[in-house]
Amino acid sequence: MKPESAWHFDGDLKAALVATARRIVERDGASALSLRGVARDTGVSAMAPYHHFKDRTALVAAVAAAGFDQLYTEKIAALAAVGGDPAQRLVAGSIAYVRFVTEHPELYRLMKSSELADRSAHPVLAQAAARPGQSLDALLRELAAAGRLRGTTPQRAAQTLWALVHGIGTLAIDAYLDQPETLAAEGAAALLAGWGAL
Amino acid sequence: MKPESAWHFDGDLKAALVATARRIVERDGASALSLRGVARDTGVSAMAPYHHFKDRTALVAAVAAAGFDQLYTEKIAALAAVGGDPAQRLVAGSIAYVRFVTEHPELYRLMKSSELADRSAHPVLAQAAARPGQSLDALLRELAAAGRLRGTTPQRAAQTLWALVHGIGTLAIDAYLDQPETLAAEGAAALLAGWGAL
DNA sequence: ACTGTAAACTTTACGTCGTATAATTTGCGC
DNA sequence: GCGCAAATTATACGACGTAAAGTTTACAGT
Repeated sequence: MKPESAWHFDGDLKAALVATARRIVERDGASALSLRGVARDTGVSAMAPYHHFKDRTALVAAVAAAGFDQLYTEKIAALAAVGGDPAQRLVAGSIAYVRFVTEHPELYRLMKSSELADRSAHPVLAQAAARPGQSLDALLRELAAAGRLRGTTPQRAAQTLWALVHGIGTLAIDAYLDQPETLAAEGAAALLAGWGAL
Repeated sequence: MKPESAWHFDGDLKAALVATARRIVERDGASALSLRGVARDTGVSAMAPYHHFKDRTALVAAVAAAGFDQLYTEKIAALAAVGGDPAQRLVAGSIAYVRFVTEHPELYRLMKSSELADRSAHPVLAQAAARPGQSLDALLRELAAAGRLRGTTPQRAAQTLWALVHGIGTLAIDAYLDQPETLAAEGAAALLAGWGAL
């Protein structure tokens, strides 16, 4: 007979719970996510998740961290697919960001959920959430070094661009916008033009 | 003795419930808002609110509508305090928008809450929520008519500006930004510059 | 091989929530 | 006065988060 544990779910209940949770979130939204429901769908007792997640929020944080990882990966892929000009790369990154949001609306909502506001309580999440912004910073420093950023700083420009794509994404989720990706491309270009980078 | 009803709460239980709900939201966040809690704090039975609100979401929608009304009022006041140049007014409106968000973070979160996504179910809310955007549209049409909007349309420019201030506001709520109002002013100016309006 | 211990998991229990349903109370037109 | 409709309360149910305690299993030390 198999030497493996009889209680270790597939050897990794924690990962299975996160996967189930993500499926529920993407299908029915974050408000439909309950610890008991996740446990039920994973085929385990209602209290089992508490051995891997201190409370409901910890599970939410794990799902969110996975989302940030995927967002980062997709953003990097989009940057790699475009030429070396920083401004061009910034536009491509903006499109990729908005695309991720519109393709995973409920997941993104959860990633920015207010119950995760206390990021110090979830170090793994904090790290995963910071990564997407770092590539932004690097590109804007590059622009500034080339003398193509007038009237602002790389830090402030990065925050502005981030706010723009975040705003477009969240408004698009709620169906306030049409063609959000085009809007992101044009908006990023307009900002860059305003800063003299185009 | 007073001829007034003995059960009509101050003659207007509905308004009292909304006021209580708003107080709870601004103090403890939307997640702390429960129908039972509102009823308790208003000094009425747990089921009383159901005679004025079909369900919890209807109460949330009423609070949100009040928030949009206030946002609109404050935005109009800010526009009135500045000169007649449309671009200047757009910057002032952007600052006022972000200021409202940072001054009422939990209220704004509730106003954009996903449970209100079905705006067709709450006509009053839909109308209140649309008003702030209308002044934006008018100003951008004014700019376009003066030939000061290149490379975009008034509609798309309005959506972009809205997304920017919405993004700055929501990121500021979660403490991702410093000096959000300055960021809004500079960001709006950069966009307008990119469109050739400055 | 036996046993103690710690971790994984289950059972049970409590209080809160939203809300459906059924009384009950009150104001008002007749 | 009386009856009806609206306002409010009472009661009940299932789902939730989570605390506490019990049970099962793996494994290290002997």
